[in-house]
Amino acid sequence: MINKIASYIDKVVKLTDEEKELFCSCFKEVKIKKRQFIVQPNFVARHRHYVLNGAFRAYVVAGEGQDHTITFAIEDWWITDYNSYIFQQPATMFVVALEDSIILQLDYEKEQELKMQSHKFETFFRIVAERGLAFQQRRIISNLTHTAEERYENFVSKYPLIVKRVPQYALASYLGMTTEFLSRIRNKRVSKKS
Amino acid sequence: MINKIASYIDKVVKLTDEEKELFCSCFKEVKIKKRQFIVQPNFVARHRHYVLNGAFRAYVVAGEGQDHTITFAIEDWWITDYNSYIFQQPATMFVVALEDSIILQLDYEKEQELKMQSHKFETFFRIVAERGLAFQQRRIISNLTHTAEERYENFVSKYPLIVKRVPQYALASYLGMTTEFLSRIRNKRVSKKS
DNA sequence: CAAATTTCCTAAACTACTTCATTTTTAATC
DNA sequence: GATTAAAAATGAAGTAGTTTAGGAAATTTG
Repeated sequence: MINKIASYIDKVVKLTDEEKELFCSCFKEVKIKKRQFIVQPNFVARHRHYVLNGAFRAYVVAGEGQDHTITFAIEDWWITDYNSYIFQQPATMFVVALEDSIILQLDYEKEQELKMQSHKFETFFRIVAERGLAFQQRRIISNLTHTAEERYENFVSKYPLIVKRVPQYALASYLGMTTEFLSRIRNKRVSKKS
Repeated sequence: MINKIASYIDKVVKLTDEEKELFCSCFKEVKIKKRQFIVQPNFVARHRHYVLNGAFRAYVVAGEGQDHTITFAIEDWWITDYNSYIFQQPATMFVVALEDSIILQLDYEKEQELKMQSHKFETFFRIVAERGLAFQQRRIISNLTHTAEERYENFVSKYPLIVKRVPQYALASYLGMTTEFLSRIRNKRVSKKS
């Protein structure tokens, strides 16, 4: 169902049928197995990935080998290493499938062509970038102003679907705490409830 | 010198002389006194501000009245509450002048017109948003992977000019630590050196 | 379905960072 | 240029979150 991407873009900018077709034709549908990587450090991220089906996790590995989750992506989200993709420089992140997944890949050159060909496509990618910017701003604010427990509670109420699908250690490292501490928070919560 | 903005945009997308003139004509030069606010919570951020001269600080005030610096801006940087500006919703941040400053304001409606009028302007704002996104991504990574001391050292080496111009408590809250702790880090550093 | 591997839990010791309270230094204001 | 206010430094005590280590569940794989 590569046409799902058409209905997605159509929510952002109105396209004619020909434009939709052109847009969709630039994407390649790819199946990704659980634990398979779609971005790796030192390689340039050549694609922006739209998740049709499945779940992904982007993370960096710091000095002592602990990894830190930068972002998740499930259905209808985009994922890649943006610092790598935008500037076409070597990536610092891993992006790995958490489940068997299906994605639509848009490669860098094709994206540039789309943006040059049509003002509307340019607008689309501008809006996508702005929303990403706003999202990250909110995350930075949340990290600065909330405790570990509050960050967890906020995340659960905003993204209950993601919480159910990602492993605890990945969520903990996204929220900026250890998996042990998150485990404690969760169990405290359960005992409070009962 | 409203024309400084023209040379700035010209570095990003090449414009004709007429386009430059059109672009510049949308900006309004405004003088801002130290401690004056250009964005305040509950009001919609109606402008995007380009700093010609001076320094600003954007911050949020959390529950207990401590404030958390979201970003700084000095010469050639943009600043506003993006969540408010992009979606034209009430702001959650303060943006205040740290020095007597001169800014170029672009208001929301004019920006929309510019983007509609010309593909090039659309491209310009797309690139600005993408760079902002990449910048914030790097900050999130830094906050997740580094200790307070490392964050400070990194900041000093990347933005030595900003360090000299902003008060310590503001920098501390940007880096996610207390002003007392930053004070200790700094003094430890001095005694190490001697 | 049994073995192997990955994920999660528990608990005690530890530490990076905070809080609070006081003093010193620097900057703003009349 | 003296007075007041704001910012930075310092010390002592407290705490949110980490580390380490061992074992219990749960998932994956053959």
